[in-house]
Amino acid sequence: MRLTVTTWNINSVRLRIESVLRFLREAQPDVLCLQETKCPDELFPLKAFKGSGYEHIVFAGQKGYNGVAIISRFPLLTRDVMSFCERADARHISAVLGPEAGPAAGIVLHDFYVPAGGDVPHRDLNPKFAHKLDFLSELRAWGGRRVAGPAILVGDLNVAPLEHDVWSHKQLLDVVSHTPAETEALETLRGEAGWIDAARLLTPEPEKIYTWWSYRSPNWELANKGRRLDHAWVSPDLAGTVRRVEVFRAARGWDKPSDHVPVTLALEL
DNA sequence: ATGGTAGTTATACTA
Repeated sequence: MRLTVTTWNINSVRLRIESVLRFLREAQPDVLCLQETKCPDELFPLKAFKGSGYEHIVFAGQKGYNGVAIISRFPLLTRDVMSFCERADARHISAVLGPEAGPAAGIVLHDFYVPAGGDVPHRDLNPKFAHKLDFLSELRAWGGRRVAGPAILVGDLNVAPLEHDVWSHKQLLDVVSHTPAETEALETLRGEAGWIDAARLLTPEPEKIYTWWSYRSPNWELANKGRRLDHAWVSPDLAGTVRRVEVFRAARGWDKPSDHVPVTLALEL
C-alpha cells in the first residue's frame, strides 16, 4: 500500500481552515500533521473535518501560541504528548496507526514544533535561542532511546540543517535556523537516533529544497529566499519504503497563505 | 544596512 503523511505549519488552523480543507481535497494524504495551530483545545475546528474523510483527529493546543494536531483517514491509537524544557508548550503529539491502516498499522507518528529561537543567535543574549538549543538537547536525549520499530517523525523543526537547505549558506550562517550550533545539534540528534532524512534520501545536495518563505520578503516567489525548515524523517526499517517527498509550493501562493508549505512523504509498504 | 509581514489578541508577544 501507499501511505502518505503530510506536515504543514499552518500558522493558525482557525484562520486557514479553508486552506486546510482545500489541501486535503487536492492532495488527499492519509495523514496530515499540523503545527502552530494557535488554538486552545476547546476551540479546535473539529466540525470542519466532519464528512471530509478525516474523522480521526488528535490535538494538543494552547491559547495564542504553538499547538499541534494529527488528522487521519485511519484510526489513531495511543495519543501521547511530551513536554520539553519543563514548559506546558504544545510542541509535540504522537499517535500510532491502528489495525485499519493495513501494512501501515503500528507505525508511530511523531509531530513536532521546535521553538523558532528569536532573532539573536547567542544563548547568553537571547533566552529564546537558549530555549531552542535546550529543546534540541532534550530531543537528542529522547530520540536515542525511543526509536524502536517503524516510526515517522515530521514537523517544523525550525532548522535548515544543510548548506543547500537555504538560499545562501554564507549569508545565513549567523542567522537563527542555520547557525552551526543549530545545524550540528539537529544532524547529531538525527544521526544518533538513526532517523533518515527522507527528503535528502531522494533529493541529495546540491539540489536546493525550501519549505518556508518569510512573510517579510515581498516577491517571495521571484526572490525565492527560502529555507527548508519542515522535515520528514523515518526510522531505518522504513528507509527502503520511501518513494516520494513532495513540497507543495503552490500553497504559498494561495490567498492568505501560511509562510510554510505542506511537505508530503510517500511510503510504499 | 535596515526593516520588512503576519497571527493572536486587545498589548505586547512570537514568529
